[in-house]
This record gives sequence, C-alpha cells and structure tokens, in this order.
Amino acid sequence: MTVHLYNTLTRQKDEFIPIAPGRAGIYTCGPTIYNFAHIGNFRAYMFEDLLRRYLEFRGFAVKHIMNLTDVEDKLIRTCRETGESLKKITDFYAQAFFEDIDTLGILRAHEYPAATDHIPEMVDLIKKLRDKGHTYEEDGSIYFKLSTFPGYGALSRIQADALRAGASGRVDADEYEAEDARDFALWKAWDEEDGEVFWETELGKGRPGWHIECSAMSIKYLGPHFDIHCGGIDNMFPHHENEIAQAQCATGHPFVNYWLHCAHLMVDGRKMSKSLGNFYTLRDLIEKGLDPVAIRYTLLATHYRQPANFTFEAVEAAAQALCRIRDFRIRLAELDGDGDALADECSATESEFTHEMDDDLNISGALGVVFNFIRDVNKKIDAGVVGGDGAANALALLDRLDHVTGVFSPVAEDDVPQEILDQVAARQQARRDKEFAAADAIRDALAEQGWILEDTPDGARVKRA
RNA sequence: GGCGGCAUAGCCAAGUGGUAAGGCAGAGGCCUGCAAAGCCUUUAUUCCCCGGUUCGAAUCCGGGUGCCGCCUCCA
Repeated sequence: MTVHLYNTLTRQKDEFIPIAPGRAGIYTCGPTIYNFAHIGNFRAYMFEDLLRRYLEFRGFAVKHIMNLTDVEDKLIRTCRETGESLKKITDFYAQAFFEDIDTLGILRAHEYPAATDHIPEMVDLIKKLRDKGHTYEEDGSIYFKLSTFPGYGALSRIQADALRAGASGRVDADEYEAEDARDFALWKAWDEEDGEVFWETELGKGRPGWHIECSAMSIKYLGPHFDIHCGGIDNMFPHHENEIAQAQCATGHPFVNYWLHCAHLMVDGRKMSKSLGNFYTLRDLIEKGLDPVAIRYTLLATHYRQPANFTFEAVEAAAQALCRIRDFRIRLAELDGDGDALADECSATESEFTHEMDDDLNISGALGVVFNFIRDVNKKIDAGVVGGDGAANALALLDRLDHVTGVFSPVAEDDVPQEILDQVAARQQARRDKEFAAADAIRDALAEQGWILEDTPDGARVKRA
C-alpha cells in the first residue's frame, strides 16, 4: 500500500506520487496575522501538521511552507482603527501565532514567508502576466483577465458563467472597478484609506492583491510545479482557483498536483460565532484550564474532510484517553525480566496503523488500532507474560507513532518531591500495620496535593493528577 | 437562486454493498484491606425520515428534513 490522498482536483483518492522521488513539497495557506487565531483555524493547521508528520513517517523528505498574510484589507482596517503601524500589529500576532502552534505541538513549517517580504516577487509575477496579456489596468489597479484562462474553475468545478455579476443577487456589480465582476485584483492602487500601507513599485503606488502572494511565494520556495497545496475548504474558491490561474498563466507550467482541503470545525453543533458565544481562541481554552494535548487530540481525532464538532465533553474524553495512554506507558516502564517480546503485536499494530493512515490519513481508524494494541498488551501484562524486551518494544512503537500523532509521548517526568515520597512511605507502613484508616487518610491527603497513589503488586506508584 | 459537504449510541467518532471499529461516559463482575489502574461482560437488532435497486444497503438511486460551506480577500 502506498499513501493515498483525496485530491480536490480529481474528487477521488489518488495515490501520492511525488514529482521528485522521496520528496514532498507542501504549501499551506497560513493565517492573516491581525488577531489571535481561533480553534477552527487550528483545526486546519493540525490537519496539515498530521499530513506533514505522516509523510515524514513514510520516509518522505518534506518541505513545508506556510505563508503569513501580513497585508490585506482587514489588517489595514485594524491599522486605521487602532492607529498602530502595520508592522507593529503583524509582529505581535505573528508572535502569538507561533506561541499557539508550539502550545499545540504543531511542528514548525520550514519557512514562514510573509507577504510584505515578497513584494518584488509578486511584482515580477504580475509583470509576467501583464507581458503575456492576462491583465488590464483600471484606475491604477491591475486585474487578472479571467477570460484569458480557459481552465478556470477546474478545481472548484464552478462554471465561470455562473459567476456572472449579479446572478446571485448578492454581488453588487457597482462595487467592482473590474471589467467583469469575476476578475480579481493583482495589484491595488493606493487610496487614502490605505494610509501608510503602500509600496512604490514599477506597477505604481499600491499594494498586492490577496491571491498573488500565495502564487509568488509558493513558486519561490517550492518551484513552479510542486506536490501538495492545502487549505480550508472555504479557500477552494476563489482563492485557490485564482492561485492556479495566476501561476499557470505566468509560468506556463502545471502548478500543483494534489489539492487537499480541510472541512470546518463547529462548536456544540453550531457554527462558531461570537454572537452564539461559542467562539474560542486557543488562549480562551487554555484559560479555562483545558490541557493543550487534549485539545490537540480533539482537533486531530476527526478525519480532516469530515465536519468536526468541538465540545468540552469531547476534550474531557480526550483527556481521559490520554490518561489511558499515559498509564499504559507507566505500566510498561515498570516491567523488566524475561518474557514475551511482543514482536507480533508491535509489527501488526504498526502495519495496521500505516494501512489506515495510507487511506487519506484515516486518523480515527489509526487511533482505534493503537487502542486495540493497548488493550491486548494490558491483558498480557495482567497475565504476567510480558518481559523487559516486550515493554521496550511497545514503548518504542508508541514513540514511532508519536511522531505521527503527537499524542503518545510520555508526560514530562517531573521528579516526585521528597515530602511526597515520605508520605507514600508512611502510608506503606500504615498498610503493613493494617492501619487502613490512617493509610486512606494519607492517600486522601496526597490527592489534595495533586498526586494520585495507586497500589501495584510491586508497591505503590504515585503520579500527577 | 446556483454549487458542494455532512447526518452512525448520552458525547466524540471510524466504517462507502455482506451483516455496526475505537475513545469517553453509564451498568454489572474479577482483582484490591478499600480504592485506583487493568481485565471481562454489557449499553445502536440498527446507522435523520420515506420510497426504490439488490439474495443482501449505514453504505447505491430518487424524494424529503436538518446542519454546515462556497458563490465579495472567512481555516
């Protein structure tokens, strides 16, 4: 079996065949850094993280590029409203973004190109389009002339005719300076609402349109033709469609082989919105005391093309599932001596896990495989047949699979304080003396201090609550 | 109005023609001084509703209902 991915271009699961053997170039649409990202945003970044991690697990050398949109209408409006400079705002929220993805254990992309650092690349791309007759100018702005690209709509399967201005009753053609409402801006001429936000270029005084940054930066870092482009389903049209038009018309090459789109996240069965009171940034959830790893698990555990429902109950369930994994690791770590090496169980689990993930990243199925493994091995541990080799093999397997999921890693081993150990010893003495009331009192006291005490055949074990 | 997606137990969620994974929660049991952890049993005769195709459908087709997305720079 090889990796298969659902490709929006073909509307089916296609075998992943990279352009360069053993390598995978991935471009993912990143955040507009004008406020804190919400958990819906992070679901998309989590999916992209899983994709990147899994391809690495499968032996591909992945190059992952994520852009930062740091010039755009909403940002300029924020500048106007707050009086802050563009750079001050974007620096602040870029920093917050990186803190958030670190909190969630999302691996850093290899590059985070920012739009404003790539104005020359965008200008070059627009000039190429202009030279080839794909653009026209209107009041100092430059537009892409959609009628020059017959392939438009291949990704979203939207008929260009259906987009005619006013057909939906929602498009007010008067707002468009473009000749045709379907055309989109490559370069926007400065107007006074833009304030200090402008660049003096060969194209005039102004700023880039939104779509051009992704074409310019993906081409710069991954080449004119690369493997995978990801984003939220809402970016499929028009953003990704426009990217294709720009890139293919400018370079003359096919642009991207696999387009992957992530479904949206709902909260409590409703779309997330501030007016419903179910809109959360990651920081909101952390403040409520939720465990970041449990949040990671929750965002990860639903297949990426499935609309997911985020609930606090689900995060609690995830936290309990993580406890199960943690306790399993603790049991394994305590084993030594001769016994079953678990060779069959480990290899079967890894192979089934891989089989599930090869099928368009079926993480739910893959997690099910791991929990079946945990149950089966627990059974063997109960039977007393697992030896040190088996434990080491099982832990090594979890570590390998943790590279994919990021939720199987051991909890940070903080040393148990001596005073806690003293209380554990005192309880053990009380138990030996059959003074169970005293022993229970000590156990309760430990619980209040945040430590769970469990008796095992080999003695007491303490762990953080 | 046009296009697209989704609907599986109390909650989260796999499964896309062959008789319902997994996690959490609940119930009973084993183990334990008691717990915890672990294990066992159990919890959807049924997969939004109504028809149809088929020997057989959660899975395919038609119709309906609900939710969600795109159709103006929202993951």
